[in-house]
Amino acid sequence: MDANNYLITLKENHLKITPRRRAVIELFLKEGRYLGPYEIRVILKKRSLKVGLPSVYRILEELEEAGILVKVEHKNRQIYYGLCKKPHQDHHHFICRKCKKVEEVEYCNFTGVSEFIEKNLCGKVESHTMQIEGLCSACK
Amino acid sequence: MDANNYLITLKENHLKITPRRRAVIELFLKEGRYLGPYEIRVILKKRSLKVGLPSVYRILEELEEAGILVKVEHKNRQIYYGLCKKPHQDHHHFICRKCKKVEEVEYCNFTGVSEFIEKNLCGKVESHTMQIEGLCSACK
DNA sequence: GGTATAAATAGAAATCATTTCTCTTTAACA
DNA sequence: TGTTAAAGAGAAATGATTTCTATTTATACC
Repeated sequence: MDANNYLITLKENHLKITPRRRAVIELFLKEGRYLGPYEIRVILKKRSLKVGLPSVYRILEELEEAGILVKVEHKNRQIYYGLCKKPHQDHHHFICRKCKKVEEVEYCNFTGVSEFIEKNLCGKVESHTMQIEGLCSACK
Repeated sequence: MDANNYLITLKENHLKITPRRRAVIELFLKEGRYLGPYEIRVILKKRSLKVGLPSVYRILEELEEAGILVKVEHKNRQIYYGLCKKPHQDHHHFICRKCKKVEEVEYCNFTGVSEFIEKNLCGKVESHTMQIEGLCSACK
């Protein structure tokens, strides 16, 4: 998936294609890892694109809402996002704890857990989030 | 599992059994739902046990480290904890979005995902976290 | 039971990531 | 090209969480 696909997704979500949004998407494509707001601002500034930190936060939020980015939970409890290459599918992400690479895991066998809960706890499962960590092929 | 078991766990983790730690554990046992630091402080104060907010944060952290509590991810990004009734086992927690009840899910079929990642991404899976949300038997 | 000691707690203060606000600029439509 | 609602800048506020220091207390040992 290249940048243009994401720009189409912006359109679909009634988000204007602006230099800043485009730059953020391209940054994620280029880096291939999860990034935080401050870091994003610094990198873009190096490339002569000034962005206010509040704008970065807002852009990241909008891109997440559009399914372009996914939140990454970090021990330090700060906000990080990774690029989501296959939106609208039942999948998860594998995060390398060393190089921060985010990879799609096009697999989800959640039905077992779901059935277990419905049978044993008599609850209604509505959603689940999963974060898988480890070492990517290059780092292991 | 009653309070005494948790107190033994404190000992095992070289944590002293103090009135505040005991009170926090008993509060989780009584409430059966996830709780935040501020809320905990308010409830304990009502019961004439004054606790400083920094102490609450520290106690919660220690209890999590001892495996007595588990962190609950919340949309508002604040810290919440739930009681973990079966420590040291491969299990997850089912959280009711309405009443905040936390239930043990003594089931985990993670091997499928793990194998998928090792085979397709050539990565080494080290850990995973999962949060399952929905409505409990009483709320659905 | 009394005491020494390291651990635990209180309370004030600091931190700092995130959000809010207001004004200015701009993308996208006709 | 002009219009307009959306997007962005920058300053300022917010408030959850953490840090720091002085005081208290649980516990091990006698």
